[in-house]
Amino acid sequence: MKNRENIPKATIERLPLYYRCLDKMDTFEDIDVVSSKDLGGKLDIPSTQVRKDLSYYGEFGRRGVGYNVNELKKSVGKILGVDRMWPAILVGAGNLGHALVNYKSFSMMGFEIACVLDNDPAKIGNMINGKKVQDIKNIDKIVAETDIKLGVIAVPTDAAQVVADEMIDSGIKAIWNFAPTRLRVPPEIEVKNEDLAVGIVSLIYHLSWQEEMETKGE
Amino acid sequence: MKNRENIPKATIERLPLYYRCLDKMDTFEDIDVVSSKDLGGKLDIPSTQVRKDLSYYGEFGRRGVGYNVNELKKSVGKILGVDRMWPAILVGAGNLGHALVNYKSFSMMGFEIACVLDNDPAKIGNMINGKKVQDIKNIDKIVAETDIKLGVIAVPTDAAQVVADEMIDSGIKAIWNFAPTRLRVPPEIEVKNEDLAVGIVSLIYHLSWQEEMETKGE
DNA sequence: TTACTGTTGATATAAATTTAGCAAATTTAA
DNA sequence: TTAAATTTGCTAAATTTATATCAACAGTAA
Ligand SMILES: NC(=O)c1ccc[n+]([C@@H]2O[C@H](COP(=O)([O-])OP(=O)(O)OC[C@H]3O[C@@H](n4cnc5c(N)ncnc54)[C@H](O)[C@@H]3O)[C@@H](O)[C@H]2O)c1
Ligand SMILES: NC(=O)c1ccc[n+]([C@@H]2O[C@H](COP(=O)([O-])OP(=O)(O)OC[C@H]3O[C@@H](n4cnc5c(N)ncnc54)[C@H](O)[C@@H]3O)[C@@H](O)[C@H]2O)c1
Repeated sequence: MKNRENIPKATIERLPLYYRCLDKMDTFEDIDVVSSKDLGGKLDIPSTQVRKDLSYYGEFGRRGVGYNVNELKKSVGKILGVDRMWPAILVGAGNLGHALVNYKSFSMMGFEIACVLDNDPAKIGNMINGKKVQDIKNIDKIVAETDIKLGVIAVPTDAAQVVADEMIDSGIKAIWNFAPTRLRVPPEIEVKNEDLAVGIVSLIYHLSWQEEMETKGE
Repeated sequence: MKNRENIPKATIERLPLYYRCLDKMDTFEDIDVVSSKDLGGKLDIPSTQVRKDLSYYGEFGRRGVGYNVNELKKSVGKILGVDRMWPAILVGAGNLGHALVNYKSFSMMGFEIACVLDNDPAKIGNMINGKKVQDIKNIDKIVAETDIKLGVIAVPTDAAQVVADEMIDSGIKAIWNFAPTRLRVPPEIEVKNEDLAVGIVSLIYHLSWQEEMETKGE
């Protein structure tokens, strides 16, 4: 395996796609062997890219044959760390928080929201998907007791930095942030910003341009 | 302006960040002029990158001075197409659908969910954020009458392709897809996949590696 | 005026990422 | 056995994207 540091970020973001696809083939489609061409075909990724991505981590295929689906799934799962469950705390039992907590398919990716926290007395004590919403004041105790490393921020933008600080103080090591703001965190804390507006705006950008072209053409 | 085709995808995804930041400065912070260094600083983007991104579309700053916040905001808004509202239909009034429909801040990015559709009789007729959930059967009529171009897919994976086909048949031109699957669409249809699992798995990947390193170190 | 600091935008350079090409390995079929 | 067809994984090339450099310009203060 190459030095883990200089593996392209884009490669790491394609691995979960391979993983999900392999799981589907393995579990539901009864496919034993797959070529890089077929796997890439399902995901609109060139076969050369698939092979290159995998080659950063080792040799998983057999020349002239392809990849064993079940084996490759396990290998990729191990590379990603999804061969075990990673419990998380989620802060912000609002609209988005509810959706995330109720979502079943995360478990397939090794992710599980184990605790839900909020600061609104009207929400504390409520049940969401079998979990009782707890007071954010207890975050230190909760994180210490459960040894959870992952935090999800689903609070309004204004509260995101405060919540991030509380998470880090409590011992959280990695943050999945849905608030549209950059968090200031120490360098050892990993942050992934899930900025949904970027997605829709890039669609609007193309649509808007398309429409402008059409207008010109007339 | 350069040929719009060969502007980096990454640039287009940074523009919404600039836009939101400029809007905040303009509306709430009463800042008139900003340098690429300051703007980049707020977003963890190098000033050279900010200037390069903007330079694809023209000259917006004054040497020795910086950028007029309000002017640049308007220019970037126009580039992105968010200087007008883009109404959308959303299909799938479930957990995620609810969150998206209730989310207020999309409007600032020119995005608005105008209609909500579902195929579950138990959901049709319900109100979400002042909008009545409509029967997916009426999609053709709805899209034709409203001339909506944007569709949001928030249905289970299994139903995503069917819904995409229905959208395209009805006249939808661009699809924001939350289902974790690749949609097969004609080339003229724009699709943006919002695959949340990728985000959390890339966090797990880092966390998992970190933990492995620590274990080794002991 | 003049020197000094700060800033843009263009061009040049460097780095990262993707794509192509091909030898080696494997299977299939003649 | 041998030839043809596949398919991997390595290396090299091409492409894309990011970063550095610097002349031109603008403001400020001596
Ligand atoms: N809803 C969406 O579809 C959507 C889309 C994109 C981004 N987001 C972002 O996700 C975040 C949450 O959005 P939402 O729509 O769920 O908001 P929401 O208002 O529905 O929920 C926010 C929750 O956070 C809680 N909260 C506020 N301050 C807190 C604090 N200091 N400590 C603990 N809990 C606190 C509130 O009590 C509330 O329950 C926001 O940052 C939003 O910008 C949401
Ligand atoms: N909830 C989350 O946090 C989350 C996270 C990541 C991805 N997703 C994805 O988003 C999608 C929606 O997730 P969810 O949790 O809201 O699911 P959900 O089950 O809560 O809601 C799905 C809705 O779609 C409707 N529906 C099903 N088939 C339909 C059809 N053919 N036409 C019209 N409506 C139909 C259902 O009636 C239901 O209201 C899924 O693809 C899921 O994988 C959700």
